[in-house]
Amino acid sequence: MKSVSCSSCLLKSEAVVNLAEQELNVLGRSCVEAVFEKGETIFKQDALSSNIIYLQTGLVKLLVKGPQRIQILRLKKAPCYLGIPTTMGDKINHYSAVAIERTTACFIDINVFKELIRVNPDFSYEIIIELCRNELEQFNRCVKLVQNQVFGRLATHLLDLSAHIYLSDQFDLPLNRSEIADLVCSSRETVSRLFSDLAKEGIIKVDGKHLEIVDKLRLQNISEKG
Amino acid sequence: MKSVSCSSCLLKSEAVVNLAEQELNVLGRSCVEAVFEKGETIFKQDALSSNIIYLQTGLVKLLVKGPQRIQILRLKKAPCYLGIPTTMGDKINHYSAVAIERTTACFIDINVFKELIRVNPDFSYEIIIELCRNELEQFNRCVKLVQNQVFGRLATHLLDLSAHIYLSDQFDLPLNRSEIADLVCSSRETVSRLFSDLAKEGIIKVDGKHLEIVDKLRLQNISEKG
DNA sequence: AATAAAATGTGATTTATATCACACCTATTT
DNA sequence: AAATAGGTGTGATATAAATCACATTTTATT
Repeated sequence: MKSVSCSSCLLKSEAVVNLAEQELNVLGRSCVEAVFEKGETIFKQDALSSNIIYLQTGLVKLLVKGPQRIQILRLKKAPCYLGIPTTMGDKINHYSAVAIERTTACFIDINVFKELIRVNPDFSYEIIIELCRNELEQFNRCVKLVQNQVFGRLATHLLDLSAHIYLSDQFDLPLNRSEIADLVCSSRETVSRLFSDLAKEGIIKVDGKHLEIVDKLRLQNISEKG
Repeated sequence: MKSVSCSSCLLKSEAVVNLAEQELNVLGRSCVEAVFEKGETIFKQDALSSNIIYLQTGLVKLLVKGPQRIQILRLKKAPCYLGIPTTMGDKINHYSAVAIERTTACFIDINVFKELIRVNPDFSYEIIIELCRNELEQFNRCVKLVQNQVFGRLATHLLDLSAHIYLSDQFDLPLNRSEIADLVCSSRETVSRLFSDLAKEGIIKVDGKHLEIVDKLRLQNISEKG
């Protein structure tokens, strides 16, 4: 971990674009950078939450230990903030964040973050907008989860990976079948079966972790119709 | 609808306690009060969103038309804000708000709301905290929804009505069986059966809309264990 | 008060999907 | 190269809860 100059990295963040030189220096002095390898935990459910994290590069899963099983709430791709709700909303983390590929992250002390909100209205405005969008997305996810069956949910997540994470029709899945089950809220076996079915139908090609979306239109149809 | 003095009502809101006299006057001039009877829509999914609503009194359900059915996202009890995510997060409402008892509400123009955020850091801080708590609550709801079976979800919602809405072990249900099904994401028939079962077990007493929680401990147990 | 309409309770049936069970395959370790 | 462990595919079975079906009750309307 090392202290960093935030003007060189955080300036890429929309929310930080309006911070003055002096504010950035304050941020820089209280900011430490860290690297996480695949599988490493960035912060942990039930631990005290005292930092906001700015993801510079990489991919992260947010997960909760529910009463029955682990559930992946969502994936977060850099650049973005991590842990604003869980750090600002309570003293204790309500979920964990785990890197699913090599990730670099900046830890911002919560008091510094709060001070930034206080002194910079444009910054706090951006944060508010992001929180609002997150809530709308979360509502959407919840509705899909309840009203679509596993087939549709899996299709939705594959399209999401393709369109928003890898920006390609082909990519290597960052999760194993069991984790994909946690993501679509199903069982490992069911996910396995559905992959086979989708492949048999010629909608996708799967070879281990490698996935190719062949018939995007039909996959979109499955995603919408359930 | 009439123009109102916000210092007499909004001051009750934690988030507004720090607004200056002048800011309150700005708010007052652009603020209109309205009364909604049970069943009336306050704002509608897919309509343009241009107001933040401050609920002064009453009870409201937020609902989405999903692909298969209607789903009640959550209940909101006055005093609280309504529609911040859907108004700030997008131009179009992602859900509807419907009064489920007589409700009075103040409509605040979005530009006035944005201006308040800009000029008053304490106000925007309060809003950020509320949004963060909402997101954590929403994650919780989602996890329960997926991992508990209907029995547990129904128990959770009954306890929630008792503890957070009516502050009593006895109350009149503000929703019919079909709406309760929308809330716990189940079917009317299943809710009906579960009410009967809970009553047979002596955990609750039901008479039409009137509900009494008799054995709170067992109900809590059902709520947690699924 | 009579009638229509809506809401509710409960049995029978169906269905999506979890769970169980086991074979196979791929890595890593020895 | 052998051995162990984790990951994966797929059939058989079990189950929670949806759906269908209809009787009954409650509420609204004429």
